[in-house]
Amino acid sequence: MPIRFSIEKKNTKNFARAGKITTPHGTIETPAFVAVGTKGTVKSVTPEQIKESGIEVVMGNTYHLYLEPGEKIIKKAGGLGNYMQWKGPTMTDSGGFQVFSLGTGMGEGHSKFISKKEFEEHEKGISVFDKDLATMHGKLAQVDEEGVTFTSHLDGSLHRFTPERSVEIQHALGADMFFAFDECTSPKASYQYQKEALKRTHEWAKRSLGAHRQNVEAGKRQGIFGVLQGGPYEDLRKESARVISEMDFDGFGIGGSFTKEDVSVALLAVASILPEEKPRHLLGIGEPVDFFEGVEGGCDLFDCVLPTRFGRTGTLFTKDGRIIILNAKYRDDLSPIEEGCGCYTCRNFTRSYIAHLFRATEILGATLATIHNLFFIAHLVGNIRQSILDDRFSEFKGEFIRRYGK
RNA sequence: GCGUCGGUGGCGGAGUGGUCAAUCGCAACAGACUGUAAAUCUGUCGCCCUAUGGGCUACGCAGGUUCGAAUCCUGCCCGACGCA
Repeated sequence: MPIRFSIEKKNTKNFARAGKITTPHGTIETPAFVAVGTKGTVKSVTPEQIKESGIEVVMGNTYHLYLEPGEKIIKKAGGLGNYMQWKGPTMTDSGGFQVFSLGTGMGEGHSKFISKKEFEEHEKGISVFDKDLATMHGKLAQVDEEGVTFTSHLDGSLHRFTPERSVEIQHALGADMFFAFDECTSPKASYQYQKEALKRTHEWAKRSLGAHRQNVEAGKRQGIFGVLQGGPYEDLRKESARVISEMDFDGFGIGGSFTKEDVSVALLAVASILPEEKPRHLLGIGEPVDFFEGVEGGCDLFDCVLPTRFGRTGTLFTKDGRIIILNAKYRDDLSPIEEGCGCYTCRNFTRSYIAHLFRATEILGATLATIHNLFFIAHLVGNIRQSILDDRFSEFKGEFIRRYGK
C-alpha cells in the first residue's frame, strides 16, 4: 500500500475526524490543507517557505505539467517532488477540472462557484447564456465518451486526454497521490447532462483505476483517488458515492461545481456512504469558513488556489476577516497583517510595507502575502484538527466564525 | 529682441467649430477571485443634486467672432527650440 490512512479521533456529533496519511514522502496530519502548485511551483514561494508556513503537501496539475515542461522531463528528474525540490508528499490533479475551466466554464464566464440566485434564474430559464455561442467562441475543450480533446492554451496545438493517458502522465509525474480522470460539470448543466456526465465520470474512474492497477511499480509508490461528481443533485451525489466506493480506490475526491449552499448538502449526502477508512479530499474549496463545513462532512484534505491567488492579488486573511492591503488606510499602518500571527511575514513586516510593495508592484509583496495566507490557512486547518482531538470542534468553529464573519 | 512650435482633467497624452465633462494610458479609489489560461479581472474617477435624470464650473489668462469655441481671431503670461 503506497499510502496509509489512520483515524485518531472521531467527532461523535458529525463526520469530522482527525487522522494521519502516511506516504512515501512523509506523513500528513489531517485534516490538512494542500497547497496548490499547478505548474510545479506554489506561485511566488520557495519550498522552504511553503514548509515553514505549515504546509505538508503540495499538488500539481497534469494538464499544465504535461504541456510544459512535459511529463517525460519530470520523470527523468525523478518525479514532481524531486523536480521542484519539495521534499514532502505530493499530489497531482488529473486535468479533469480543466475539462470544465477550459470547456463550458470558459464560455459561461464563471468559476466553479455560482450564486444561488444565478442558479435559480438559470433553472427558470432566465439566463441569457447562449450555449451555441459559447461553443463557437473560445472553448478549448470538447468532451466525448472516451475522453477530452483540447487545444493548448499556450500555443493552440491539439491534444487529447483519456483516463488511461491521464493516469500514464500522472505515473510519470510520480506524485504520492493522484486523481482519476473525471469530468467537472458546470453548475448550470441540466440534470440530464449531469446524469450523463456522471455516468462518464464513473466509467472513466473504472478505466483510470484499471490503468493504474496494471502498472505494478507505480502502484507501489502512488495512491489513486476516485472522484465523485453529481453537481448540485443529492440523488446523483449518492449514486456517485455508491459507485465510486465500490471500486478499489486508495482515497476519494469530492469534486464539482456548486452554489455555496450545495456544498454541505453534497457532502452530507455522501458522508455515510463512503468507506470510513479511506481519506476524502474536497477538491478546490478553501475559504476559511468552508473548512468547517468540509470537516463536518467528513473531509480530510482540501486544496484551493485562494490563499496563493489572494496573496498575489493583495487580499489577506486575518482572524477578523480578510483585508485588501491596497486600501488607502493601510498605507501608513505600521502594524503586522495580523497581530500575534507567527508567520515570517507578520514577525518581520508591516502592513504599510506590504502595501508599498504592492503599489510599487514589487514581487516580494506577492511572496510575503502568500507566506502569510498559506500560514493562516495551514494553521486554521491545523487548529481545526486540534479541536477535533480536544473534543471542542463546535466551540472552535463558533469562536472562529463569530470573529471572522461571513 | 526676432522667429517657430506649444500650453487640455493628479501625470502623460488625444481632440482642432456642434454628438466634449472631453478617446486612451498611468496614478488614485473601491471591488472580485474557491481541483490557477490569473504578478489577473471589473467598476469609479471635475463639482453639486430630489441622481439610468438634472444643474454648475471647466481645456494658460483676458477679450472678441459665432446660434454655438478646448477647437477661429487679438492681446498678454509661461515653456521649448532656433537666430541674434
